[in-house]
Amino acid sequence: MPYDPSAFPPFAVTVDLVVLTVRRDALCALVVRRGEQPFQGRWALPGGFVRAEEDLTAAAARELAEETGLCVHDPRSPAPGSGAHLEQLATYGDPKRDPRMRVVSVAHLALAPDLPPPRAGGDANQARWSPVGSLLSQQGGARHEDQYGQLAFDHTRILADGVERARSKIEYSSLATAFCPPEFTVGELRRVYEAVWGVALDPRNFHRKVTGTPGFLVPTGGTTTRQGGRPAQLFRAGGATLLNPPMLRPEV
Amino acid sequence: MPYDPSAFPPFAVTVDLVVLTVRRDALCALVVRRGEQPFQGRWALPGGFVRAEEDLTAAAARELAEETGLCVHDPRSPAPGSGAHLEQLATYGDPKRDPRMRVVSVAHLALAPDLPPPRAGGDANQARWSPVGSLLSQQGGARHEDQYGQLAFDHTRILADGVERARSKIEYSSLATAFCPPEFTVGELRRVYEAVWGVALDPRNFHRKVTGTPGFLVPTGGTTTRQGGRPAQLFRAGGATLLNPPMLRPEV
DNA sequence: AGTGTTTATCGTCAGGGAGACGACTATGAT
DNA sequence: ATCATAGTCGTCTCCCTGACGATAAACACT
Repeated sequence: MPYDPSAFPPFAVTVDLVVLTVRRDALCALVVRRGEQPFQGRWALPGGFVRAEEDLTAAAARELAEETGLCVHDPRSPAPGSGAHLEQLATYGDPKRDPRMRVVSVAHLALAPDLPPPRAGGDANQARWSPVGSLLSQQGGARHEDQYGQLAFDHTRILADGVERARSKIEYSSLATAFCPPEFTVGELRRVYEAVWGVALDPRNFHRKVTGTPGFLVPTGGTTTRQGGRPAQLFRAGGATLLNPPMLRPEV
Repeated sequence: MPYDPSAFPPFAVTVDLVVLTVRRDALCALVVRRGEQPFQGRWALPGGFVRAEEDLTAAAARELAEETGLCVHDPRSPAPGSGAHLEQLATYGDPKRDPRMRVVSVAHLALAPDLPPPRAGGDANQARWSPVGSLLSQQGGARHEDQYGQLAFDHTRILADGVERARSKIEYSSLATAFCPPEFTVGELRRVYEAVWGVALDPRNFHRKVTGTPGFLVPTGGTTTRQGGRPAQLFRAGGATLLNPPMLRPEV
């Protein structure tokens, strides 16, 4: 059945990525330097157009692989490799968000373990990890020598939404393990929570909570001293994806 | 600055609405009968194209008003009127989800108090409230005289996502009050939770929880016996939007 | 070798919230 | 008058959490 294409206005659809990791005890996001107008030279979230026959999730996974080399964790398999967690975040479609044309951006959130410095890919001529604290506290205008002001477009808002999603989701799910290497210690997992939430947690109570929740962590039998101090047990993420009762985020 | 429109494929962008209410102790969704191909005669979620210069949220609010006459609650004012809660749900963009063309649908979730039977609006020739249980349990094909099989497009999936969002969100927010009239009793609020979750809650513990959470409920001074039995205090929703600690949903 | 530092792990204790449930109250219906 | 219905207040116990003491096992010094 034919359909009148003039019955609806055409849109461009993109995916933008909020890729988060924990580096040196700080929550960091992947940003790329824009090589073209508008916002040329400014930092932005990685992203790109969705292709004509491509699913939204597939487009996000493709962009993620182009920018970081990461594959996406298949939720159905306990893939131990260097996979990342990927989920849809929200969609941003203000008519004026891109001065060139009407663009609707389907933002996705990706959580990755600490990675080597990113390689530039796609149309970005530069890419790096930046602490979300400095990205979100930009009041406008460059304030440090190494900064380039606020993110392009509405990406500050998108990043803030992604960070908030990550902060709340590790409360009641096992998602924090997505920031960890395949095998990790309780202390390393605790430092993830501390970096994402920006608070200090009691090591003893944290240990009791995570080891006492059935299915959350499974011991691999090995130990490590890579954090110094007494050897710590190594764990892998267990099958449980929901944390009940949740991990409680301390007040402010 | 000119931009090459051939650099990206054109998409149609729509908003679809999951409008939920509680009627006769059952969680119900608004569905409309399709008047044209494809899926002519089947039930579907209300929705429509986003206009050329229209924000996504504005488009959703416009569709909601067209289908139900409801205005959207402004989160900044404790509007006592017949407002509804509206929030973005998720975006669905499978290349094959609409056989006519490439359509990306930004689904929104609306929660409304019980309403008179809906009036038909827009291009829908019929509209009604259906219990979500029967809408989601359709295995394909009509099973009751009054049913018309599964929802059109991927709307069953969208509805399921919306219901799940509502179920989890009333745990930790005051959103359940969006299902209630401006003034309501503790028992009426409890029946909302029971309908949305499909469980029975202890009236005494529920009463202690909601009245003991500061800022959740504010007494209006009036009482009512519209539910029978002893007169019950009337409340309005308080300023608190987050419920901490959350209301606990009983196991299964 | 000994001492200090760091991190991991186990234990104890008090307080708060939730589930289970008894008791009482105030309406309308029969 | 009696009953059914719904609302409201209390009590008791259990479990989880937060606070924090104590011990264990590594490494870095001297």
